[in-house]
Amino acid sequence: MDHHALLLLGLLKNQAQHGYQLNDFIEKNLARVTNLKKATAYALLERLRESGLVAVKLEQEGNRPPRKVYAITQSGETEFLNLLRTELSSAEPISSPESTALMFMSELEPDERMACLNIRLEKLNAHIANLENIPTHKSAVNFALERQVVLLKADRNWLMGVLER
Amino acid sequence: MDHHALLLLGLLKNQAQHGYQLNDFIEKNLARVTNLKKATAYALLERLRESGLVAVKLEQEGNRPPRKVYAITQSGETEFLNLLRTELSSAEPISSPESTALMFMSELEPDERMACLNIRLEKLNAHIANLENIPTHKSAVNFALERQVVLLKADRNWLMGVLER
DNA sequence: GGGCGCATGTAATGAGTTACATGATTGA
DNA sequence: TCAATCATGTAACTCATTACATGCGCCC
Repeated sequence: MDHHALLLLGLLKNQAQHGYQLNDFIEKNLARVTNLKKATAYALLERLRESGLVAVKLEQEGNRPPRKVYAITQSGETEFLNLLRTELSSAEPISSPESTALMFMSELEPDERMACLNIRLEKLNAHIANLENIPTHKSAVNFALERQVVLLKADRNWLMGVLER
Repeated sequence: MDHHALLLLGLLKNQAQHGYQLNDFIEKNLARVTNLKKATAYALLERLRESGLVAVKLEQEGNRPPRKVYAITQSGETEFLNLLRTELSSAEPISSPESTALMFMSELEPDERMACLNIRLEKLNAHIANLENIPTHKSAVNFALERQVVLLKADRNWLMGVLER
């Protein structure tokens, strides 16, 4: 949850926004860097408000659905920096889920195993190509994307090595 | 959850066991490859039983607490193979959580940013050293560990590159 | 007799997901 | 007029986590 809070606070720090706007931005620009879903974001915004990290103002244009415009508060800014520091300084062991399957690889017949791993390889390559096709982005997102590519490539190269054994 | 089920089914496929035994094995040998916790494992075993993927037999030695010995069923074996195939063939984009912070790096003062990233670097190195110190393991776990190391190193190298900018 | 190991869980809580609900406006 | 977009969410559900409960056996 922390990284989700960090994301919302970070976006709100640059500019006060309403939920739809945030979700829209995330979906269109950050889909590859986060997996925060809409319902989750709405709920989280509400929780952030309860904790006093953001403040809401209602806005209405004509007869359109009213907007809840969220702005970061003073304590929100502080919390943002704290979260940022801890997350930047942290290094969690990466991605157990995918690794679990690797432990049991040998339970499949060699040819089937190869087939699965080849599919995996294709997907990795597709992901990489996909990320590299994005025209270099606004600088902020770039680091995250860059890291993604680096990790995906390392994964792919390792996988290719495994396939040769 | 799928990878947790895969893990338990995989372990039970090799040998029928009771919950304590599974948890013990996981804690002692697989802590670095999975993050399945005890309470979760017990609950999951129960769910697997409800779905008919495993069967339970009660055992009692003397006056000691009775054991629920879980054995994989026929449909459990099938499900295991299905899960294994899908997970082996899958390639999810890696680890968004940590990447989120990277997007907002620039919100910190340069020296503080460097400090955080250096802490991160130390932790990565510690993780790597830790994994490499393990005497080469039973072959099954090895692939998972190997991949971990590869990814951690890629992450570290990338981070070192970033630190130079 | 006191603590550790064995062996099971439950309870409370919280985060996240998918699918659905609502209702107005705008553009083809 | 019909679909998409704007804008909010709720409901039902699943998974996971932490902390705690229970009670016997074994060894020092």
